[in-house]
Amino acid sequence: MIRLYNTLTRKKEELQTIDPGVVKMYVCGPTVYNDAHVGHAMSSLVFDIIRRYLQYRGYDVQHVMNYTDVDDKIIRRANEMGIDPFALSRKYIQDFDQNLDDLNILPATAKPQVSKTMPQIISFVEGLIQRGYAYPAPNGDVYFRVTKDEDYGKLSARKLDDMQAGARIEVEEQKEHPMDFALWKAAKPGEPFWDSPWGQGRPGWHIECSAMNLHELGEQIDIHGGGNDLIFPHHENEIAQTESYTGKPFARYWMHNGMLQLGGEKMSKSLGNIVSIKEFLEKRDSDVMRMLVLNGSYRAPLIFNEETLDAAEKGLERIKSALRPATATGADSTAEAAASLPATIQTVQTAFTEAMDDDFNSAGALGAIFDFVRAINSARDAGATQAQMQPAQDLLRTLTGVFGLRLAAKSGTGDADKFIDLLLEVRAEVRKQKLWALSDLIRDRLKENGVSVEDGKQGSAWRYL
RNA sequence: GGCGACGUCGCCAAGUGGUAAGGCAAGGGUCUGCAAAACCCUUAUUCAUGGGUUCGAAUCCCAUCGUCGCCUCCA
Repeated sequence: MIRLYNTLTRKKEELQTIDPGVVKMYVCGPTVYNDAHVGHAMSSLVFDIIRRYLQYRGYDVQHVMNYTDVDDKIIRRANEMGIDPFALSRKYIQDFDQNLDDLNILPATAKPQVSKTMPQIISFVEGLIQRGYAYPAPNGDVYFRVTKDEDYGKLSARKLDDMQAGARIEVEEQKEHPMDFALWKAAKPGEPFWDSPWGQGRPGWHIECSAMNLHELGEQIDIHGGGNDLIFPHHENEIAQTESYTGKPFARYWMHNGMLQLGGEKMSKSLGNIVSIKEFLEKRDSDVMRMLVLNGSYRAPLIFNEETLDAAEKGLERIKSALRPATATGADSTAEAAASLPATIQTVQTAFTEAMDDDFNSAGALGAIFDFVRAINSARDAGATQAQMQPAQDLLRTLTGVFGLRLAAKSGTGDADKFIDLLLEVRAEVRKQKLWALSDLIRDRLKENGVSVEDGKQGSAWRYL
């Protein structure tokens, strides 16, 4: 039984899907006008891990992620650069897809774009007007009528009166109520536009997700996800639109990831303190970012700095150490060496699942993984054979695979491998003659060149650092 | 000002009523020609602070202090 935290009810609830065995999951994607940053990576990783786990537990996951390719910021940036807004968004959609692939994130099963969903959006707005939940303003805008929606504010747990008290809203006279929000915006000169019953214009920010959800997944979905900065107004407005349109409850479970913290502050475009995914991956392996996310709780802020990244990287090395082959041969093995492994396999399997079943507690599950790593390494040290270790290593591969970790051995750039082998061969002779200074020189110089040499009883092994 | 989340070892962090997982760092040891890796041992009588409820609280309640997020574009 999987339990998950629902922002809507502020409680953990048992996952019961609309259709048995199928999870309909919609996760808000980016507005494509700039390089995606590690905060986007966190969110995408969180929902990738959730998706992979749901699949591991036997669910067929329909995963929709949208691209917002019609937006004020895209238009502004394109104008600054003197290029077509659609060319700009096309470029950043490609970039984002590449980022996700680099991060080993499974591609969504559907990736709708606003510009390709226009008929559905327009008919959605028409439906809301017909039902009295929206009204066209004289200037060609169409607004959602928040006062008509009785439970408006339920997701973000705020009341209309409280929101007005904030008084940070510029009241437009076109609106009936200050909190009414735009479903459709009349086009200004020089902007891209689509024809509609209310004149030329383009959709507001929130309506696209309602329309895409309806189009891709239907009136009701299981999980709706995104960053917790989207709770208000975006998701609040999405609920208002969709439930007003269909008259049915929209998403069963609302899941929100915490914000990535950079230097104690949320990283965001407006603050300008951004590390792009591309920049990150030039310095670190994609597994490091994933490990950082796994070590925390998806709902809590994630502390992103050199220290936490170093720790994540070291942890990964530790997991990889358990995947190294046995050192013993059949002759010197004993049954006792691996005697505890079968029981450990059961324990780990159970602990992993119990943790992940509890609101995707990856940090708890990771604890089980590390216990497993120690057990495997101990068995190897005790003289277990490869045949004895194999089932454990297979399970470790499976579980880390559910996490989406690649755990790839680092490889060299060219075909230096055979020359490194040769060096080690020579070094073995040198060591036989106990020429330690020369032997150590070779080891040190290889290390300077990113190759670690480890001497063992059965000879020396090497690997890239 | 309103709403919400959170404060657990030097750092990251799990644990939400039954007596503190795990990772990183640090110290000691085994192994090694020396290292490295791996393994073993050690490191929070204590969970921001002060009250309260309870046989029992890091876990529930109240207050205080502090941090962060949302209320405007944001994953």
